[in-house]
Amino acid sequence: MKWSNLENEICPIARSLSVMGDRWTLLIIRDCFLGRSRFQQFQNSLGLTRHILADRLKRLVEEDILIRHEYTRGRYDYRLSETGKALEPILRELFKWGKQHRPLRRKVA
Amino acid sequence: MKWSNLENEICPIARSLSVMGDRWTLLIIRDCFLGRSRFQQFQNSLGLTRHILADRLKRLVEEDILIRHEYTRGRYDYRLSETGKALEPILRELFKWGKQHRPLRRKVA
DNA sequence: AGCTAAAGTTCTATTTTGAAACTTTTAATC
DNA sequence: GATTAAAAGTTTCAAAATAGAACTTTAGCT
Repeated sequence: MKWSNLENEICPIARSLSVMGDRWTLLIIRDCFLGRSRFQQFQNSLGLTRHILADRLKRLVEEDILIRHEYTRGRYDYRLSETGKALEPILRELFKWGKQHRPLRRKVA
Repeated sequence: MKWSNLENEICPIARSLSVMGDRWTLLIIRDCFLGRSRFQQFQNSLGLTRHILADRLKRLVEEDILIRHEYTRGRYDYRLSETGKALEPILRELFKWGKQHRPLRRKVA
């Protein structure tokens, strides 16, 4: 099965993951919650390629999770919609689990 | 940047996603919560290729999220560890969001 | 001994992702 | 007013991940 067309699965978890079950989408959304909104900011923060970033932003707008907004003539940034803001509890639980079960091990010397 | 080595990020969300930020892992874990534990069960349920399934199960065992368990001589199945069970709230929130914001639209004739 | 079922492996083709250079538009500077 | 810089993308090509299907191995059943 292709990962696509999970969007029509009966299970709501599968439908959620059809939107954000890839390697970057949730990190982009996290950045939005941290106040980032511009292409460059995402790129600097995440270090993913412009190629993929552009693709993910487009999808997120199509999915009505981000809203493309002209912050100055001809330049656009991306802001969370209400649907996007509703993702906060998911990020909160990912945060909790990571903090508790994947503690950051500092490099020793 | 490669998606790998997210595991050493300062942000706990990134560290969580370094484990489960791919296309199938969370669905496999969902299946575990639904009582599935065997290779065939996952494969039938999810329809992903055996190749990838084997790889993901191996990783989940290495990550101590699943435990490989010999259910009969020479046959192994996979069960949630405590760390794995701690993922439940994440799935719960994914469920809620999907149910509310990605309603299942039935095909009209 | 031969058959079936289950858990994987291996192989090749296709799709997705990564890296880096290029384009376009707007504003700022000389 | 031409020149430069900054930001948001595109394009191109190489590398890596995923899909699909056939193959292997082990154990139990007849």
